[in-house]
Amino acid sequence: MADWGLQALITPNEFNDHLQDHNQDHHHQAFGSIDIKKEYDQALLFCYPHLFDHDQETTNTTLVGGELDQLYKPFYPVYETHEIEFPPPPAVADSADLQTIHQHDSDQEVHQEDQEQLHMRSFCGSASNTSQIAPKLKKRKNQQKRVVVQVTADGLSSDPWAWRKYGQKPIKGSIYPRSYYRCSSSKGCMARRQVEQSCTDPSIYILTYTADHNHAQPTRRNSLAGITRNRFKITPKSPTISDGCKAVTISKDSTPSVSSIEDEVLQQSNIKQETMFYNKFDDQGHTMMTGFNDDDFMIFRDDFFEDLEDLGGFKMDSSSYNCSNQQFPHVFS
DNA sequence: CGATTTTGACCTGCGC
DNA sequence: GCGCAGGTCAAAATCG
Repeated sequence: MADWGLQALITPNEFNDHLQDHNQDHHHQAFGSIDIKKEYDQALLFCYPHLFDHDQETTNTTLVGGELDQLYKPFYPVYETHEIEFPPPPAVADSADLQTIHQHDSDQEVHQEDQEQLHMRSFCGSASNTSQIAPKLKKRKNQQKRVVVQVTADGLSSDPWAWRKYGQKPIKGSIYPRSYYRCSSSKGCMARRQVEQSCTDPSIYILTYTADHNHAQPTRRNSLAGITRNRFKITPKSPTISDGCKAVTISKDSTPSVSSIEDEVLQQSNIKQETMFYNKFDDQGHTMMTGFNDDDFMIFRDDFFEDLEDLGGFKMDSSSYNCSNQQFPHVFS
């Protein structure tokens, strides 16, 4: 059975020692509140609707109130960009560093040089995170709605849609090209997917979904031609953990039970995990937040948990750091 | 044969 | 207006 580990990657320079201790003892649990975030669920639903199909009743995983949503904003790994309105900046002091993630209009204040630096330091070629930032009056044709997900190599094939590649382009600032896919599950479907490899961690793939499918999710891909080709030949790469970061293993041995045909498709796709992550940098350009994907890691800042403690009803004892699949049945069930 | 991938050309948005 | 870069097209090659 393939390994499943939903990974929300949030990175810190520091980490609680008791987290590390706890990590050694709880390999089957996951931090809970990360993937209750609204956008996170939306992105999951958008990209991996099969995860939500079979257990609607148990998707209510909210542990605390809406204030958590605000608290988690700087950690939101997934975002959407809309034609007119953009979400407000995250309520963090150094939110400017997150502009490569959130793509809102305040990006206009980022100079081109800064954007290049952010670009190179974060996804290093994820032009969708930079070159399409700062939409002023005009926007690119496909800048209507975007959902960006970062996955491991295995996660590339984990969505049930059939994608047909229609282009590939080298991207400035990245050693890896960007591939363009359109949905081939249905004629006339405008759904698009871009796949690019992070040069900071080649095991990470940045998926950008644009437009919606105009048809129901296929129970199985309508063609195996091409799927069995070398769509993504990846050499597994061990994750590297930068100094100052500690990791917590989550749900390494989670064994999801996706129903019937989907299960078959997913297993054939060798699904292991879906990963959301992003990078963040301090004033000196040091990595403040980063993500890992080949193993099950979640990384948090100390103040992240302090903030959680400040919220009523979220006592940060060791058992609170993790949540079990009972809290995220739509992912781990 | 029908579907996909590959790849160069072309189109378009945007900054200067 | 020009040039750059991202995005798309389409013909040829490839695969099952």
